[in-house]
Amino acid sequence: MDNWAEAFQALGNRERLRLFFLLVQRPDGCCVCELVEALELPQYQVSKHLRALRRAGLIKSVRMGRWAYYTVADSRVGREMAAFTIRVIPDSALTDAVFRLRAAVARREDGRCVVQARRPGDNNARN
Amino acid sequence: MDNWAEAFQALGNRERLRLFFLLVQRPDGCCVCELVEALELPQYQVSKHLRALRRAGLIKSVRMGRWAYYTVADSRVGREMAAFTIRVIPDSALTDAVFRLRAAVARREDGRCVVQARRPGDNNARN
DNA sequence: GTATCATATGCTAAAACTTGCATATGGGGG
DNA sequence: CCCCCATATGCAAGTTTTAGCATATGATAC
Repeated sequence: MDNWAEAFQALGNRERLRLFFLLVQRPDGCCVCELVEALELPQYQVSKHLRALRRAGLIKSVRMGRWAYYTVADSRVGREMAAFTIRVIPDSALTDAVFRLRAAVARREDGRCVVQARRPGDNNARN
Repeated sequence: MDNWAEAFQALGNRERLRLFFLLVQRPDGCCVCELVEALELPQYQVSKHLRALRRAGLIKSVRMGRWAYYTVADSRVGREMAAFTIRVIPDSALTDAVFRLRAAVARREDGRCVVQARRPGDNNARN
C-alpha cells in the first residue's frame, strides 16, 4: 500500500511523469543527456527527478562508462505503472519530447550516446 | 498529461489513497462520518483529503440532507484510477478499514447514515 | 598526471503540503 | 427561533518539495 502511495507521489509531478513516460517508450533505456535534450530541462533537475523515480522503485540505472542508462524497473510497481501510463497518457501529450529523444538516440554511435556538444549558454547541462 | 500528474499527486498520500480505495469498494458511495469511522482519522482531515481528491477529479460528492455522500467520479481519471487501484492494491492492505466501513454502513437506517454518537474525547469528529 | 565529459549532490530560498485546532456553514428537529 | 448534528474551512506551525546554482564525483582521453 505504502509502496504504491510512494509511486503515485513520484509520478505526481509533471516533469517526473514526462520522464517516466519517455523511459517507458524506450525499453532498452537511455542516458541522462538524451533525456535532458528531450525534455529541455537542466541536467541537475533530470538527475534529481530520476533519483526520485528510482527511490520509488519505478526505474533503475546502469553505469556504462561515463554514461548512466536508465530503464523502467522490472518490479511490480515499475511494470504496472508503465502499463498504466501507456494506457492512459496519449502520445500526443509528448510528441515533441519523444521526437527529440528519438533524434538524440538516432545520433548514437556503436550504441553509445554521443549527444554532448551542448554549447555554453544552455541551461547547465554542459560546460 | 497534467490532469494525470494531478491525479497521481492526489493519490500520492497514504491517507488519501486509503480513502480512495474505500470509495472504490463502495460504488454507491458513503458519507464522511462513515469514512471517519473506517479510517480512524479526525473528521477535518477526512474532509480535507476528500476535497483534494475531488479537485483532482477523482471523486464527486452529493449532499443528502445533512450528509455528504462521496463516490468515485464518473470521469476518465476517476474510472481508470479506480480500476488501477483495485488491480494493484491487495484487499489485505485495508482489511480493518474495510471491515469498519462495512460495519458502519450496515448500521444505516432506511439507507441513511446514523453513525453519529461519537462521544466526547474522540479526535474531533464529534462534539 | 591533467583536462574534459557525463552525472550526481550539497546548499539555500521559495513554494507547497500536512496537521491540528478552532470555528463556520448548512440542514434538521424540537 | 434555538440547538444540534454533519461537514467544511480559515489560520498557524511544522514538514516536505522544488528550483537554482555551484560544485563534487566517476570515468575516459590525452
